[in-house]
Amino acid sequence: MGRSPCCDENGLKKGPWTPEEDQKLVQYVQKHGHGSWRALPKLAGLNRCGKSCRLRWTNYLRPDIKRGRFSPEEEQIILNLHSVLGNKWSAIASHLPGRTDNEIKNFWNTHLKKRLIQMGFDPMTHRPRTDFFDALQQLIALAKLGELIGGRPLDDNAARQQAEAAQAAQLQYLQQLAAAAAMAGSSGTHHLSTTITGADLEANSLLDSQMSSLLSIPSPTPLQDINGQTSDNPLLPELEIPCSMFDQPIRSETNQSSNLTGFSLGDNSPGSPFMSPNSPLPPLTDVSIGNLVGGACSASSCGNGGINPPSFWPDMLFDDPFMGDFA
DNA sequence: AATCGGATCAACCGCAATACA
DNA sequence: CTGTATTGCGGTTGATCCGAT
Repeated sequence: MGRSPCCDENGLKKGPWTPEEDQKLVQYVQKHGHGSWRALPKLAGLNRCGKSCRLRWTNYLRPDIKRGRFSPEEEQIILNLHSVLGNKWSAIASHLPGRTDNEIKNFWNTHLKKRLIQMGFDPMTHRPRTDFFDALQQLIALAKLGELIGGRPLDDNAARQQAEAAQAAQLQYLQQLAAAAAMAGSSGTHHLSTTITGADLEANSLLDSQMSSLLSIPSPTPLQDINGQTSDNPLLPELEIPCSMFDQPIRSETNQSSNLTGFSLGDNSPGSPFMSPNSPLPPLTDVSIGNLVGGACSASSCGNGGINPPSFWPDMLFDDPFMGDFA
């Protein structure tokens, strides 16, 4: 297999394209098409390599390029497809008319990936992160922060807000740990002490000890639960994991390369990655992220205390850094 | 006003797949 | 069948922007 010559050779220009270069490229392609990218630069009067021209055309100058922000629907599709296809950007792009693989890749790396990480999900597997020690270290740091702030007078508004933020963060980490552990175990409602079964006994005991110390931290201010009621210890009831996160089948590794052929934008048939999260039917039959937070079961059948998964999935992901309706 | 640091995104690099002689 | 040319793809880089200090 040969390698295409590097652009550096023969003093070919690199870097950002000028409007004049763009114009030359557009005019040439519109007139002659792009039969051979290698020959094109010379014919078009461009001091660029063919590779650079092709990239410029496909990622920027093509007439059917859709520019601007990604819509929530597009974001949803990217998330769903990525959970099935992984970093197959061109495959993902082929399902989003007008979007390039480069654009989607950038959007993923700068926005969606960060959001998933922030929520405690592994951006590659779309499952809750199971790196317990990392989470544990942050948990301990937060616990210390909580203790520090908790001791300060509450008439200090800033301190109060910080304490609430720390408390919410503690809650989030506990939920993530519990969720991750429950995912690794069986289905249903779990208490945290069952989490790391079979994984690491040391981690388990460490976690339990940290749990104990965390739960003993006095709450600076009562938090409201999901029904709007205040709780003396808001952490405890929230450790119950809603069934919507576990009752649906999780995508097996063998489904990683699901063939998407046959699905098209707006396809709401079972299995389609384009299925709306608000659909009354299970939105993503083989997509783990949809199962985790998309809410395949209704609020009434979940028995989760009123959480309504079908509607909170996009909100939770895009708006609320502290697990949305859970906190 | 100057500086800094994070976010964004266009563009490049290198590898792999495919086409073709 | 083999070697070369070309194209496609995913990872990474670096210039630029912008808000915070």
